[in-house]
Amino acid sequence: MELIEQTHATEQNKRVASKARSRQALIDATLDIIAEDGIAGASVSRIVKKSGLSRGMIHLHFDSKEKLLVEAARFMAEDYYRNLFQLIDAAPAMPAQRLIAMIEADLDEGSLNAKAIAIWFAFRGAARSHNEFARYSDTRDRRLRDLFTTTFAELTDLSADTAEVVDVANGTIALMEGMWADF
Amino acid sequence: MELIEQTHATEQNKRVASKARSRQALIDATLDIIAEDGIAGASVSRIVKKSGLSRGMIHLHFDSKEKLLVEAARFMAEDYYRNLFQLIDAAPAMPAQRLIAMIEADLDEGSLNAKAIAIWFAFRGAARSHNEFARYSDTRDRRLRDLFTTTFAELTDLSADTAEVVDVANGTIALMEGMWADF
DNA sequence: TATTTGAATGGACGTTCGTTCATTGTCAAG
DNA sequence: CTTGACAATGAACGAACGTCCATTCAAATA
Repeated sequence: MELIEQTHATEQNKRVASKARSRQALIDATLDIIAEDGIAGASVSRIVKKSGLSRGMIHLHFDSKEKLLVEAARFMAEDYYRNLFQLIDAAPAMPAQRLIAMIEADLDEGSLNAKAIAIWFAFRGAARSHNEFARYSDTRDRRLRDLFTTTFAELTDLSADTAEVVDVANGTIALMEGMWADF
Repeated sequence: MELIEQTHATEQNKRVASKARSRQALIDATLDIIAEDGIAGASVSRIVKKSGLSRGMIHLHFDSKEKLLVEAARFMAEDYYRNLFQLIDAAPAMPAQRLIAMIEADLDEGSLNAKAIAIWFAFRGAARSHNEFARYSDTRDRRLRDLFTTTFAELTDLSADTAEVVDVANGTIALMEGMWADF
């Protein structure tokens, strides 16, 4: 009985896995196109051509092209955090070294590469009109800001809402943002 | 004779002035739309509607919509410099004060306001695909970098290609870029 | 005043867009 | 082997896009 159920589950998962695979193929194709030609280049025709899937798939998986773009932005943000926090977690607990690890993580090859930046900037540029994109662009800033503020507070034995702590955190983030932009 | 020629010239200028006015109206309308809805929102229909002109005007003045966008980007960049260098030129010649004036100028209300930033980011996001835009976005960085490097060199009595001078200039610019992005 | 010039108009064109949906293909279940 | 469920297809659609150009109209010239 248990074996049968497990078999059924496994076989059912073939369908699920297949669906998930084609869903991810659309997201990957979308991000590839955005990286090389911006959001304007990410038309339905081009996405389905690049993904090797058929025209109807975007609406089967995402309802609309716009929602696909939002999911692509979300995936991008999650991917960034996965890499960032993996590196930070591996860092020592001591504030000073931790701070260095955080900065290095943000500027790490896994996050800061030409493709990722092209995509980030494409979404940022479009964020003014589509608030959904802004959520995932801004998220990076907000969570990073909290992390820096906390670490600076630890480092200086001051409260996290001290003006000096907030200023230093903001300054450091601004410096990192600028390095991203300049890259 | 001279009077007649002058009269002719004045009357000819009515045409020229009119043409220049409608040309600028298209650029203004384009920038307004980009500021509120991004480059994707800047369709021919919307631009001509906002400018109060007719459909054919974009091609009369700019040949194509794309060239209008390039001209709009150029106008934006020139406007930024006009404000920036006006403030810098008014600053004292001494390197230290001059440096402060430069930073203040870049963060001045005339340059750093919500509309200007929305437009800059919109163009930057699209720059990956359209190299023409990149020229005017990058120009800001390059000229500013030269200015900072020179001033830091003066300040420290070092050569402008000293590693320390270049690093400090880059760091300062990165900080300012980040403040723009965070705004 | 009559003629010429060119700025300005706006309807029409072909293309591409995002979306829809009747149909097909493919497995698990009975 | 048949059936039911559902992933996947791709032709067709109306809307919106950028472009084009025959036409209008006002200003400059003779």
